[in-house]
Amino acid sequence: MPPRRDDRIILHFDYDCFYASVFEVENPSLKGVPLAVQQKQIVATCNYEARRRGLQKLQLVTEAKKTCPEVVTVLGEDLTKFRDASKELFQYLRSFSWNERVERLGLDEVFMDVSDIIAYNMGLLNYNDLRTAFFNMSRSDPTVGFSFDASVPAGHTFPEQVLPLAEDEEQHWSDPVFIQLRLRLHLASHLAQHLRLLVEKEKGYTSTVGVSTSKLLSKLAGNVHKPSAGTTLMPPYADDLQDDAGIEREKSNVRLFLSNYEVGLIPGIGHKMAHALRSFTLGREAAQSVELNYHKPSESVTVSEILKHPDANPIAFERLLSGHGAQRGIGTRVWQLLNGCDDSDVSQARDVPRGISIEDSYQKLEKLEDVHDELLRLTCSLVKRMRVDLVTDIEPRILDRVSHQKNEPQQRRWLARPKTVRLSTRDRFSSATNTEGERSWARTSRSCPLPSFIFDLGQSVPSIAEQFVTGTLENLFRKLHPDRFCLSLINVGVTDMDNEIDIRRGRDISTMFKTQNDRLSGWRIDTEIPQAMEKTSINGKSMERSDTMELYGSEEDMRLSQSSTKEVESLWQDEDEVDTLDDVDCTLCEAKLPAFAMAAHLRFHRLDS
DNA sequence: CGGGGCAATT
DNA sequence: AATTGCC
Ligand SMILES: Nc1ccn([C@H]2C[C@H](O)[C@@H](COP(=O)(O)OP(=O)(O)OP(=O)(O)O)O2)c(=O)n1
Ligand SMILES: [Mn+2]
Repeated sequence: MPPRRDDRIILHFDYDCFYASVFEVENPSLKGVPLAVQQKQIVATCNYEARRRGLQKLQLVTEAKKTCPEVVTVLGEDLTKFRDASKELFQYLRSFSWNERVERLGLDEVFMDVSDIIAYNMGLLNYNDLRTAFFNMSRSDPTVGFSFDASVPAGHTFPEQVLPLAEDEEQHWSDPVFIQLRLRLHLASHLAQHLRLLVEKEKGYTSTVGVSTSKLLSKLAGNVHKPSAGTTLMPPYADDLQDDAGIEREKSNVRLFLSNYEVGLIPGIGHKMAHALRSFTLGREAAQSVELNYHKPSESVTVSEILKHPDANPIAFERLLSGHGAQRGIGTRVWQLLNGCDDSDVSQARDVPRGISIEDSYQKLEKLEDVHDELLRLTCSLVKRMRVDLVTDIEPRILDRVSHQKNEPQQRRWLARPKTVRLSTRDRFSSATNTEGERSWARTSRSCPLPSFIFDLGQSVPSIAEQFVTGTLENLFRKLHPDRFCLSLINVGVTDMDNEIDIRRGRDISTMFKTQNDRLSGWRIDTEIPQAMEKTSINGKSMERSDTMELYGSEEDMRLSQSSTKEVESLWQDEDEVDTLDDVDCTLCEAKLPAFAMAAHLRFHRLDS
């Protein structure tokens, strides 16, 4: 049995019917009516009023209208609005984090590792008066927070029945592990509820929140009660619980929770692996659902049914699942997931995405001329998005001085430079692999280095796009389709983001890594705080500060120690103040110039086209 | 005739 | 370059 480590507390937020909610926030009169967000011929999502009337997510529009003729449909093919709303909500939630371990999954889900906040508040908890507790959301300002009843969790729980802590005292207070985990989950459920209601009140979005000790369990817990609610997975989490006399006690709620889950609903187990696991369990090929709505397999197999199989073990899973692009160690990973174990970290927020791509789909695209036009369209929006997402408006000081001298308009600067461009297409009649009747979904792609004129901020978007299409993309396209083609999809993307900071000269890269690692080890210490504080709080002592926190001179130092690359960059600029004579890099080419020459150099670029 | 887009892995 | 996974 894989070991559990339940020392973390993780919240999972999932905004309700996200795309639909964006439209409702924008236009509240849509709130009462059944609303479907349409992308081409599919209902990407629909609001809960529509679901009440039988609509489903990812349904064909024709079916949806059959089910509910009154449905109002809005077009959601342009994701800009959703991306913007997603960013805003993400930034809002992130502002409550102390450790920056806040991870976005897709546009509408956010994981938050709040172990440190919970540990801090465990330390402040008065065990003799759980019912009138105060939750501190700031370490520096003790008035920021909310009152709550720590003897019960907020919102829903799994299982549903929970006695207030004070009332089953004799049964549980003697078990420090149990009581400590339970109290932490109580606190976390109140924090989750508080944040969920704040997001609703301040931003207008309802969401579902799950509370547990891993990404896996918090996400699944949230699913139990769906629109606008919170659910906490209650302890005990460990199984084979025995007391000193060796008498078995309650069964693990994790196991109780997972055992009847359909395997395909476990995040991390997609269609392919779910099918393999079903077939493995049944001893034969599991029935395949060729439905559009492949959420429900025509033959469902639960977690407990799989684990009952005599050959269910990590080695067998590895053999079963490895091969098709799955990672090594997938057998162990899946085995752990099915047993409710997930030690994956909530990653720190990236300030910049790893890649950006734009795509569109078509009934058919056969003429080279049309392809050119579409490439141009896609490239224009790609370049625009790059300029929004990858360019900082905040002037680095060193350039600021230059533009000041020359009375230049505000300079903008690339936060990151993708190194590669990739063109992918989907051809309807691709020669490959199609058993008759089935469509080909196979994409093919070609990539090459991204030319640097893409980064020229002085040139207009359409002019860059035209240059890019004729000079780069059409070459890639000829590689993909030397002769006839009939495309149903084109995707243009840039990848291999290189943080601008990484390619800044002067200092060498190893120096930079060292700097970053120093900062990283800063918050690695931070992650140990919960442990240290838990121990002391079990003993009934209340601490104002953990010893490890003394490593930081102040809250401000703390923030710096977890700094994003943006902040790192600003640190460097401070250093640059000292040795002003260092050359700086041109943002448009590889040139290295004295700072005072940069403005003229940039004008040279503008004339360059 | 099922959309648009991200990340990890090999 | 292709697969798989996630939303
Ligand atoms: N295969 C998918 C899955 C999701 N989405 C989009 C539409 C959703 O609005 C958004 C979030 O996905 P969810 O699965 O969380 O669905 P919703 O938020 O719409 O609904 P729910 O209330 O069930 O969370 O991502 C999509 O376009 N295609
Ligand atoms: Mn959602």
